[in-house]
Amino acid sequence: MSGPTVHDVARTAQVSLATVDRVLNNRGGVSSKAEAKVKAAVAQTGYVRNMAAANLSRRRVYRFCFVVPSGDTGFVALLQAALERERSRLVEEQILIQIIPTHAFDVAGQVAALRDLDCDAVAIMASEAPEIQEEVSRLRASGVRVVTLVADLPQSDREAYVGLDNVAAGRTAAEFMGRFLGASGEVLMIAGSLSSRDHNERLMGFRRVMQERFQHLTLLPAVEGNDDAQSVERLVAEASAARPLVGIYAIGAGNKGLVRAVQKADAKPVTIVHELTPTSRQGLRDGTIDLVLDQDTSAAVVAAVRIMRDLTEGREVSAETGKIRLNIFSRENIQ
Amino acid sequence: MSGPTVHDVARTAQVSLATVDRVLNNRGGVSSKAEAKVKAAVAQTGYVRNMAAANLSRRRVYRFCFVVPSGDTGFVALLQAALERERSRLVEEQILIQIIPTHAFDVAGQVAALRDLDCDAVAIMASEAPEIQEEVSRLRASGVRVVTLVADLPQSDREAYVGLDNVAAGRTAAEFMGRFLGASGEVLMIAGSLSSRDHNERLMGFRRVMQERFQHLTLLPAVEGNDDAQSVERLVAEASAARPLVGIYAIGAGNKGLVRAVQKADAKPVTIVHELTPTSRQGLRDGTIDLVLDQDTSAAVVAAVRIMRDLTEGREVSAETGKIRLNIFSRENIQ
DNA sequence: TTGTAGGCGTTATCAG
DNA sequence: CTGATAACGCCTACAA
Repeated sequence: MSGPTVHDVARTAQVSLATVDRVLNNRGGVSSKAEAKVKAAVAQTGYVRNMAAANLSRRRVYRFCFVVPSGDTGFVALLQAALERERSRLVEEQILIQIIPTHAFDVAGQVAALRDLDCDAVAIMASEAPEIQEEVSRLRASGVRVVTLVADLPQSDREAYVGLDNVAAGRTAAEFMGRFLGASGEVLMIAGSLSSRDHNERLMGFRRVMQERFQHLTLLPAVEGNDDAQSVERLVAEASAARPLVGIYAIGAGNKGLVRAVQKADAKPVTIVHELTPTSRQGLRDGTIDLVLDQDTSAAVVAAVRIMRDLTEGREVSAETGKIRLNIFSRENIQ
Repeated sequence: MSGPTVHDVARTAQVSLATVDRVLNNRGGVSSKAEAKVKAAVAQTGYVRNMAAANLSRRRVYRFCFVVPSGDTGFVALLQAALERERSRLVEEQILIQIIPTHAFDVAGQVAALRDLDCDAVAIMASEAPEIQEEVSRLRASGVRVVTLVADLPQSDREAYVGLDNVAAGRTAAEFMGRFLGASGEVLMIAGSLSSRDHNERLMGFRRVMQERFQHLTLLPAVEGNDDAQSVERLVAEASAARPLVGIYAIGAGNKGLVRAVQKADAKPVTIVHELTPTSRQGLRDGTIDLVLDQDTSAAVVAAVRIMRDLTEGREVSAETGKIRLNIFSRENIQ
């Protein structure tokens, strides 16, 4: 009914359970003759390991940490919520996740959080600073598997990245901006931080497509909103006071301020933002925001857990698994 | 280390393992006094069932069927591929999936496929015919959990639907069509079958938004391409011969024909199609197709399996779980 | 290098 | 109604 077991393999290979186990988990200390017999038996019977039983017997409990910025609004709040949602389901599969909140741009705090970590694997969303990269190396050296989440650290020793292709996200934003805007005019780009890698990649993608395909639009120099609603509002107000804006691409957080500013502007610019939060969702509904590019936080959490499990199991992890789809929301498909 | 077990619960409740089990799985035959004691002990210890051990002990193997149209091109091919991809991983979790291919519009064949099914749950993608709905009822009556996949059968006894909100998909297509097209003109809608529910819902959503928001565009009567490349090519050729088309919304399969016809047309219409296949991907690249609305087949398979498992476990299933995101692909974000 | 025996947490069987 | 006790498939001492 439920397939061949180690017993079946042992019997057809004419060896003991222990020998089968040693071969299966290549622990060595097995004569090549016995090994061959076992392998043949595995092939012959079509044996596949029952992970549930294996984990049960070795009392395996996966301990995964998520080191992510805290905050009760915007994207990070969605991420926290997704983590909490998955938690109960994961407990049943013997996966314990611990969430370690940090502050968004506080490198020292993030390093500290990574310092005393006690787990099998960790998913981290942190700044791209040398101190952090060192910490990643240290973790790896001490046997912890590391994946980056949302913001990659490609220079580091991390083993996988779970998140968007941010260049593609920026390119996509540009494409829709260009196609929505027939006439010429000036477009404002607001990043959260110009030194953050993901924001930079989005900017780069956006700029490139604008140059390649939509030269009737003029890009203003990118400004830095610090993921803060007040700053964003001020920046938009200043920019639109100086000249009429036909488009705004907002890359980071602070969309509350953006919405306020756009509502006050004389002519409504085409507005594209990132992350489907209550604010951006409302913006879509009332027409302030035209498009929301979203990375599904639930999908990100699920993918991260899956990869961390595969890594701790010693399985191959394809880069494909970590790719989070870019969700595009408009007024007509808000979920 | 790995939390309290039934033993702990039994000890603190001062009853035997068997009694704890009876309460936990509410099998009845337990005095209310004992039941109360057990429940108190569960609460006190914070016990959570170890699913791995439970499944091991009862030698649980989940047997799920997928009854889906076969075909080696287009969407159904992607679906098959996704199923095959998931299979090996699922085997490790004691989930055996069997794929039962049918023919797209062959109701009798679909009924036959549903007839002799031997599994715990089934995901079906089939026509919306009374015979099929009856078969669903019969399956449910015989204890098989049923979910619909991609094409819903809302009138039936199915317990969940995994797939797109097709009305929203149509609305989204209309929104982008409208925004991409500044000038007025005529728009052609091609469905696979006008009697298929999902296609109809997409049409409905598309029509409605066009009326509500983009009255400068004129909708031609919807035509039926039978998910066949040749028919689609002919239909598009005929329509654009009669008048200049500014837009095409293709709802079903047969995109190869669509691409050929559009490439021959004098003026390139804004073209929006469904499902990211090799053909539509190529169409995006070479500019023949402007937008592809895609439902992620991998996500659909994963969601379907998750729901089938929850159903057979007797867990609550929220309608949320089955909602597949609408992925929007453009030239700049093909993956 | 190989094998045996016991246990992981849960469920099922069979007496009391 | 209740409680021992033996599986389930795998892993891990420990012994040979």
